[in-house]
Amino acid sequence: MRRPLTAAEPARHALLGLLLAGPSYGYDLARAFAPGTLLDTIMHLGASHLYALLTQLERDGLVGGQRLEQGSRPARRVFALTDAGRELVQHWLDEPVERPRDILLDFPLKLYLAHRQDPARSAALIARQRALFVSYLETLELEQRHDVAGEDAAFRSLLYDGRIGRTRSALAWFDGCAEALRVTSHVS
Amino acid sequence: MRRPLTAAEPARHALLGLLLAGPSYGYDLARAFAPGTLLDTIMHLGASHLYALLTQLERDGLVGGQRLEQGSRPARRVFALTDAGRELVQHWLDEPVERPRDILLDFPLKLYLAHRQDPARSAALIARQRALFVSYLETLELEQRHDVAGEDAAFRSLLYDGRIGRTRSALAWFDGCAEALRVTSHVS
DNA sequence: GGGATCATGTAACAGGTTACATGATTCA
DNA sequence: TGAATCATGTAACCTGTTACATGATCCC
Repeated sequence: MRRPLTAAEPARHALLGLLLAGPSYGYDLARAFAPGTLLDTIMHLGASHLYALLTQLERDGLVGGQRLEQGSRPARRVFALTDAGRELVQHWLDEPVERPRDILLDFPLKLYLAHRQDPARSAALIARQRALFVSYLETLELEQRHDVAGEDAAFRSLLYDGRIGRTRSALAWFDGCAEALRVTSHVS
Repeated sequence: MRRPLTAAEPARHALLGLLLAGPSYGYDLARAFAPGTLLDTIMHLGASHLYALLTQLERDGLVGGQRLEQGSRPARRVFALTDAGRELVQHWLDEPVERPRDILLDFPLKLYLAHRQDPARSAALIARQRALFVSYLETLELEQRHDVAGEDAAFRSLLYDGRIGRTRSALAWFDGCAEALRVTSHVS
């Protein structure tokens, strides 16, 4: 899997994350993205797109599909995580996001799916994410101090202010998340 | 111009914005995105991509290209804003971004290019952006209060906390921008 | 009978991005 | 001579995304 160019990459991870709860099929997975659901508020994913992504995941050996004939109803294609897929998604769930921009989409996704699987997992994710951003904050503040001269110095400093403010805001939010998810032991 | 699917849309706007300073050509515009420059810190844009975008802009009637033969050096293709292009970019510069995520890329770009053209323009942009986010903040707080029941209520509330925190952080940053750019009447 | 639900797929479009191609000039 | 600068371009690749197609069943 390459760099996340658009929302399709988070979507793939989300599908793998949902499959952690057990094998499932397209139509059922689509329910998790129905209008009004939590996943839909995080990211939209249309049914046809979802099927296309499932096909990709199978092609990449991350899920295994199996046709399940049902007498009356149309046949289902039930997908289950392969070992590779499980390993990948577990690793993804435990890894904090590097780029602050991914706090908007990837991180909430991880947090939700991690917590769904095991509250302890989400707590660990928050802790790691927090640590990463603390060190990122230090880097930013250092860079800002070392970048006072040259072209567009005032503007550069402003950009740093923005990044620093966002990082601080994220850190405060992480603390809120940690507390809220500690109290509520289950999400739903 | 459609929805910004990736970074190419901001890049197009950036090119138009640079052309506000007068006609220019690919190689020269590429200098503005050279490693270490301010634009490069906001967004990367490779030379070949830049040429492709210029071709698009010409096709769309936003810039007019004119071949300028130079005796010794290779010929330049000098681009100038058309009326449509100028109108579009002026409008873009004056319009605040709607989605908070665009504070990362689009807004700094607008701010820089607006200030480059006229400090008063950037001040007006900040004021409008601020007003928009103040009302967005109110909406968020209202929605959060009205969305206390149902599935995943705790998690939903957390997501709101994040958005609210980011919005507050952005508002504080806007104030800093306004002040910094008021004092420094020129960017460079 | 007819709308909602169940269930899946794919062909085609659209757009971003880059690897690579070209070739002259300047200057150390 | 050979590296850096000047200057442009495009064909191909890759990927995301969606419009549309199909058809059975359930239940009012």
